[in-house]
Amino acid sequence: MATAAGVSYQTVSRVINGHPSVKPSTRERVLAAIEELGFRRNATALALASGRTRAVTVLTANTTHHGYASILQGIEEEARAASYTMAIGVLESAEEAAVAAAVQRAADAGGGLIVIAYDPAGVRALEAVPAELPVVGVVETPAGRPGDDRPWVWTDDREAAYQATRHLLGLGHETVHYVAIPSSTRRTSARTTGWRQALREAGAPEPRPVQGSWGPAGGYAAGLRLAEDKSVTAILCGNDDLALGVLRALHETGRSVPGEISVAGFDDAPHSAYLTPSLTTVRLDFTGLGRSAFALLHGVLEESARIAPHPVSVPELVVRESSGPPPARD
Amino acid sequence: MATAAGVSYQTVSRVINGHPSVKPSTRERVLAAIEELGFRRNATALALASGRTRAVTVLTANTTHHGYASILQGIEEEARAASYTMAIGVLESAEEAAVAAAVQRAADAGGGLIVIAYDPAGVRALEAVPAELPVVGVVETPAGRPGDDRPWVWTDDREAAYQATRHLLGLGHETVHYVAIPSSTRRTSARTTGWRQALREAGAPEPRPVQGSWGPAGGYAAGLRLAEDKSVTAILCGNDDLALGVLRALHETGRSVPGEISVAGFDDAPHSAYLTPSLTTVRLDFTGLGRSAFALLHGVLEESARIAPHPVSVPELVVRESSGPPPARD
DNA sequence: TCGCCTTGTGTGACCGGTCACATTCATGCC
DNA sequence: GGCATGAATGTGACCGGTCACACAAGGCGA
Repeated sequence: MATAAGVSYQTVSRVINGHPSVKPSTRERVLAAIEELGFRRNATALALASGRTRAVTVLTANTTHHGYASILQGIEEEARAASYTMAIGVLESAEEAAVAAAVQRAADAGGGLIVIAYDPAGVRALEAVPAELPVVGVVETPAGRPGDDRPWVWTDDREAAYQATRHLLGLGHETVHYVAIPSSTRRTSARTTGWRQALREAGAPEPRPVQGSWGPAGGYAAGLRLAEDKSVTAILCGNDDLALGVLRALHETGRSVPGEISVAGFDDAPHSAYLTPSLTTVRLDFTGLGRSAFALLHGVLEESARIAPHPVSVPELVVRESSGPPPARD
Repeated sequence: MATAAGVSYQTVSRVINGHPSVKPSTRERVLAAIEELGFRRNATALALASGRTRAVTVLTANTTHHGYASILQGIEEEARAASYTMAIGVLESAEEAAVAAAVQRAADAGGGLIVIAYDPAGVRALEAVPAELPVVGVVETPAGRPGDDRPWVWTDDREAAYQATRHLLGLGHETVHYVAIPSSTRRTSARTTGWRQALREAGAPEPRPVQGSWGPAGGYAAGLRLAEDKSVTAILCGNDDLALGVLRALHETGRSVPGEISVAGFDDAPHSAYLTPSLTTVRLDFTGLGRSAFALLHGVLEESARIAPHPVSVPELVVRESSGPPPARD
């Protein structure tokens, strides 16, 4: 213990915490001892005594899909900058008991919570978090659960889908079909809403959305179905992985993209620019979203941390090869 | 406190820890009180008093690339099953001081450490971990640092590269060019070794490996270079993202795959099966690798946890559309 | 010269648990 | 009946810090 090396015992604590009333000479001596002994204060003891943990646990159903992974990355960056520890708890199922158990574990870890509520498991988890725990939700749409005044962050999915749909309509397509990602709730997702809104404004027919999954396999299945319908000339996909599957299905069924059918994705995943054809998509700033989520939580946890305003970043349409004008009419 | 509700104070601890000598009636009473008050023992206090943390920190330079992300997923699965908490510390740079700081933070968190040493930052971090800390390394090759007897896990990259190269040679290609991922050290990577070994055994010429990066952009640049060389008929890439970039470059330069040039990747990323052409690659079980890493650490941390043998999973060649026989000779 | 305020430092309680030991009580044996 | 024995429970110290307060020394005005 630095006590022996230096002089006292509590004084060490004062030096470390930068307490003003320590004689400069004493401070010097203590600092020297700390340096020499390579002393580091025990984080566990600190947490127990002070109550502050400087830790954040992220609850999420997925860690690998582009959006999720980028959010995690953003949270980690910001957490590291604030000397916070980031733990991850994966929600393996949306089943009530499993979610409750995961939330319990996260609560036990102390510190703050960030829940990614893009799917039923995440939504349930967010609901299951006890009211007294500091938590920030990353949600699909701000039109969230009524009466819940917890802080949250989101991307403007509606606007993004709206832009992508208008882009396709602007190219001359009669209408745009939509392959949806699973919705976080039973309600219509923001992406679906934006797509529908654009169609309505243009007076275009509103086909039924095709239900997809999160990965390319779902897109592939949806693509095969849509390929059967010869009237389809434009497809918007709920994310780039779905779009990848759709592209593959169209290729296998001999439909050319964008010659016969245009395809647009969602999220601008890293590989989308390198596909053949490269994918038209809407870029969303998930990393920034993660950063905002942490900043918000940080503000809740420490009043010293000014609650940074979290500007909802504007989605950016990225036009590439996979979208073009529809084939000339017969 | 359950003390008041029940009877004693230490007895609660006994009940929770399943100590044998507690009268059944007392146990009942305490359990009832725990249930009623929703009592959960404080993880921080537990860690402080007992010294055991039930936490693992993973140090990694990346969280989003397929291999890294899958390893993290595997660790998390296993950690959750063992009621461990998983924290992630990202190594932002390979710079000495930055790495040291990251290791310090991880050490402060208590518990065990897993370091993904696939890159210079990771390798440095593994070296910087103090000897007394329980740590497992996920390394590129077992021919690691001499004199270091720490547990580690790895995939048989050499064998995987060997298989892929033999596959291409077996199709009739004169030789196989290689686009490398950055090596974790200055030494030749295991993948490069396996590739070279296959070439040698076949008596094929050994072209210089083309240096790539981790992402598709590097593959694209490498692909443009290789496309200039009309003698190139087969390209092995250090990972599937590089292969994606190569495919794109070949497409843009008008070379057909696999008609003129065959391409093979590495890792079998989720999207590789859906590319056009779908990608021949070598599947590696990164998730299993992550699970093994945790199991190994668990064994180090608690003698009760039997150190599961970690079979180095056999890489599996997945042949798809991107590889085929070379074009007929002139 | 006394009292008071300020500055610097030490002391004891506490955070919420675990651990080693002491204590109480019932039981079985000689 | 006395005593060793084991089961069931309580007590005090401790993990490594923080916090509130007590206390000693020095400077200054009255």
